[in-house]
Amino acid sequence: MPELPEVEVVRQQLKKKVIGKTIAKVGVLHSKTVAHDEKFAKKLQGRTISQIDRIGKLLIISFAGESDLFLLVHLKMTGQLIYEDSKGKTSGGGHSLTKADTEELPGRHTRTFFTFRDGTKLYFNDMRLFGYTKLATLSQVEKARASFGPEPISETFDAEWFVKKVRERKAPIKGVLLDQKFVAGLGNIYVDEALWRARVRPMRRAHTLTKAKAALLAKFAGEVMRESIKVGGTTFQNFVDTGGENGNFSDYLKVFGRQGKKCERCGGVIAKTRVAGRGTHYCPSCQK
DNA sequence: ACTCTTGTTAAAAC
DNA sequence: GGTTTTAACAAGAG
Repeated sequence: MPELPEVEVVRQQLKKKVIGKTIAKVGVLHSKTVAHDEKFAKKLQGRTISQIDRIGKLLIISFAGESDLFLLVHLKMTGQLIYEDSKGKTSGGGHSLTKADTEELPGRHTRTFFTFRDGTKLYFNDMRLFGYTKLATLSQVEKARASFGPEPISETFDAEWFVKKVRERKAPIKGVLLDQKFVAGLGNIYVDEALWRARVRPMRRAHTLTKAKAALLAKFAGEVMRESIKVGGTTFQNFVDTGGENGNFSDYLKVFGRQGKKCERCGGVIAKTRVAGRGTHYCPSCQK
């Protein structure tokens, strides 16, 4: 489940590997992944990657000398971007990939791929077909950007604004934090982890939070994601980085996937329930 | 055979 | 018009 930290890890790695490279060939193995754009490959051929941005969980790729054509990449649930050098090797050996994908790329779940003039390649794998690699105009990109709220990891994130706004909402705090147009980047894992750090129950209605609790949430939402980026993100099911490697933040999860185990902070038993339509993990003893 | 997994969006209710 | 809830999407794991 790639959330902001995982997408940021991929972005940082891709910046080092493909900026300045020119696309020689594009493979489209599944039409849905490119929004059924029949000219997808043709439009990208000969383009040189100049920039890779991210807003929330969305990657925005720009091309040199082209102001009205962008490539949007969303990993959704099971998307992976795998880089392969000119000898056909992924840096991590691909041992984290599914068997079919490990043996050779393109694999069973490869949906699109890009071959650069220097012989290196970038593969987009996506088992469940929710993700996409699709083209967009400048106005479409601007519209997409405008649909996201501020990111808690940002140095300019306004905690006072957050405290004020979050206390105007009546839904369970978990649902509010998952709302990308309110704040961008949190998904199911980091919401549960941020709530644990702030000692707030996921089902608690947002407007019942004290200002102090809301301020703690603003702080921890950013903190937990920044820490994860430093160690390569979280691999829970499908996420791998561009070298096929797992993320290491899985070792630092305090509640997500730990139902039935002891809370490291208070010794209570971690519970799992459903909040805002999602599997939700929390400690009933120390989260109030 | 059935349930569970989740990021996003559309639709409907309020 | 904004907020909230629910279902749908898809395919694999158990």
